[in-house]
This record gives sequence, structure tokens and C-alpha cells, in this order.
Amino acid sequence: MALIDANNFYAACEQSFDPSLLGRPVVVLSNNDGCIVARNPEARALGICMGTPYFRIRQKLERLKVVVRSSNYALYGDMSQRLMRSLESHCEELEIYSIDEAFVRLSRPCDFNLRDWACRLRSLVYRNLGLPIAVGFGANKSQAKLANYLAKVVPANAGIFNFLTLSDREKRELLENVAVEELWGVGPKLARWCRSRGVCTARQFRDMSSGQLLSKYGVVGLRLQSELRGVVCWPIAKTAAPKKETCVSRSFGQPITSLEDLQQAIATYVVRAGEKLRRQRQLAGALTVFIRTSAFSSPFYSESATVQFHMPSNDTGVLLTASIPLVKKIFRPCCRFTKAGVLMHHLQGAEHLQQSLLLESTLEDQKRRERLMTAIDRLNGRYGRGTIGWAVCGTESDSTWSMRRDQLSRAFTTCLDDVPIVMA
DNA sequence: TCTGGGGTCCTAGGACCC
DNA sequence: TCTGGGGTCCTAGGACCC
Repeated sequence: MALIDANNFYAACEQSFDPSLLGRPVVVLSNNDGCIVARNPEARALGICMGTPYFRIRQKLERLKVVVRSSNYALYGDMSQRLMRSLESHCEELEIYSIDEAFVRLSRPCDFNLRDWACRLRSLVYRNLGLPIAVGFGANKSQAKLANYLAKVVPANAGIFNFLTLSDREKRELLENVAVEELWGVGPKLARWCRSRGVCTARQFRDMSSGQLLSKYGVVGLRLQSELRGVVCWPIAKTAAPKKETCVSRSFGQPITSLEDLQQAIATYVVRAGEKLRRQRQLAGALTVFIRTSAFSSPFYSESATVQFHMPSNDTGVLLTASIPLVKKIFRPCCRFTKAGVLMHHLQGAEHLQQSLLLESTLEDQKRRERLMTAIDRLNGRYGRGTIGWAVCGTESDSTWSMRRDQLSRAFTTCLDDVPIVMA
């Protein structure tokens, strides 16, 4: 099994389409230009940390001449698809784990040279997409994750590391040099608990008492430990499990104080959520709206309201009708709202819809609405989002709340007007 | 002034059943 | 004095991931 991921994925995507950034420090910001979420090695070398709020570090970045980019998910999402397609054609099974990484399974003879295979794959991906990748081999997901980490942090490994070929003694020595918090699945809480018991390295974690781990961290901790010992606890999932919930939420570019603006923002998120549901071929059984003020200033206010549907739906009209009264219900005047969102839950496959005895709409009505939604999705897909909009969302130009993206690069791969032009 | 977004899994505890 | 046993389902909250 192998874990393959792109190094500094967002920053690498930016550099791939703007060669003038090569060799320069680059950081990418989260939505709303909030925090640093990606850094290339040059930026890392300057001591810029992940998660730092942008406003705190802005002047330093300017002084150090660091290139700053807003998140461009149209670009990263499309580059991700290209990367996954490329990986898929070189292995037997692929599980997409996140936007920039995948677990893969290879069936090769025992004497097959995995390193050569990984080398060729790295060159190919770099040539076609301009993205550097790292490849880690292990007996299971946790080991592959660890191998991938070592492929990246040890320069001599040059982006490839194989845990499978190590002897027991070599494994032991290697794990002795990995801090416990670097293990996949060990977060800050568990790491603190481990360290307080003198378990500071991956080797000590692997060899610690399973009973202690079970009592503190349940079966999840135990599985992680078993995988480090070589057992497979999390097999590769070839097909993605259907989602159980889907959320659309954003921080606002400026705080919202009026009910009208808040309703407009929520309506915009509901429309996005409807699109997601239809793309996933799912229906929502319930919808929650949540709003909140800044967690960094008082008084803090956070509230949510939920509605259950008589009949699960992914019809934007139904979702909007249900959500707007909820906003009114939880809105408080004099609050400066900084974030809101909608959560779709009790999701079920669109193909198994239980009809309701209580609803007046006929099956024919529902079919007509489905065709309407499909038509809207197609038009927006073909001519750009917002080609067919919903009046309740307002327009982009009159929204004061849409998120800040002051340093957005272009949609190089998904918008014809933004395709780079190379002068011969 | 300004601090991301979108998920999953697990467990404990409450409500309820017979 | 003593107040059952065994189960399901749901939700909230915690922890983790990228």
C-alpha cells in the first residue's frame, strides 16, 4: 500500500501556473484571507507558521517579499482531479483521501522495484501538472502515512520512502526518531497525554500498554497502535461512502448586522448546498441553519435552528422556503455576525425516496421540479455559476458580506477567459 | 478591523422499550 | 435496608483529519 500526496499542494498549484513564483517564498491564505494554510519550502524557511492569522503577519510578509495568494478552490479542485486521474492510471486501487492525497494499492511481483516505479510516477506528475509529489510505502495506511512523512522530511529520501523493506531493527531505530505527535491520528490532546506518561516517540507509542491506550483513547488508539505493529485495521475503500451530512459555511468579509443581509447570505449557502446534494445524488432529511458572532470578542452569541422535512429533498426551492424562517427565528438585533452556515443532515440516496401521505404535491409535480433543478444546474455548469440565480440571494454586487479574496489568482484551468496564453 | 471550511468516527449518557 | 436486566436508538460533544 502507498500514500501519495502533493507537497505544499495549494502553493504548488499557484506556482505551476505562474513560473515567476518559482524560487520565491509563497503562502496561500484560507477563505476570507483569514489564516496561512499553505507555504512552499522557501516560505517555511523564513519561519512562517501554519495557521497564523494573516492580519498579524501581513507586514512581516511584505518586508520579506513573500508572495501571498487568496484561496482559489476552482483551481485546486480541478488540479486535484487531474492528479487523481493520473494516479488512477498507474495503480490497481485508489482511495482519494483528501484534495491532495490518495491511498493506493499495487499488485506487483515480490521483486518489483517500487522505488523505480515511484520515481517514474513523480517525473510524470511533475511534467504533466507541475506538482511535486511524495510517495510512502507501508503495510497499511498508518505505515504508508509515516513513510510518506519520512519521504518528505528527510532530504536524502528525495520524496520516496519504503517502510516495507526495513528489518525489525531498522524499523525500531526509525520509529525511535519520530516524535509521537507526528503519527497520523495522534492530535494535541493524545500527544500531551502520551508525553505525560513518558511516551514521546513513535517507537514508545507502538510498544506501550494497549490496555492503557484503550482506556484513554478507545478503539481508535488501539487500531493505530496495531497498524504500527503491522496489522491492517483500515483497508482501502475503493468507492467513497455516501456522505452523512453536508455543510456550507463561510465567514463574512464584513460583519453582518441586518436580518436582510443575513437571510441573503444564508440563502446563498442553501443554494450551494442544494447543488452539492444533487451532485452527490442525495436528499436531505433535515436542515440546520447556524449563525454566530466573533469568538474573539464579547458578547459571544451562537445559535442554530433545525427543520425536519416531511419528505427528504434536494430541491433548492424547498430548502430555501424551509431555511428563511429559521434565520428570522435565531437572529438577534445588535449582534455583529461574522460567520453562518447551513448543514444538511439525515442524507439519503436520491433513488430511494419514500413518498409522504401528507404532502399535496404529486409525483408528476416532483418530476417537473427535478427537471427544473437539472436544467438550472446544467446552465450554471455550462455558462458559469450564477447564470441562473435565486432572487432571495441578492446579487454579488450588492453583498457587503461576501468573503475577502484580495489576492486571488485566475481560474486557469476551469474558465476559458482565464486560460494562460503563451506567446511563442 | 482582521483569526477557515468541511468532514468522520467514537463514546457517554439519556430516553425509551419489554 | 433493599428499587432488575438487557437492549435499542438518538444526540451532544470530543477528538481527529486535511
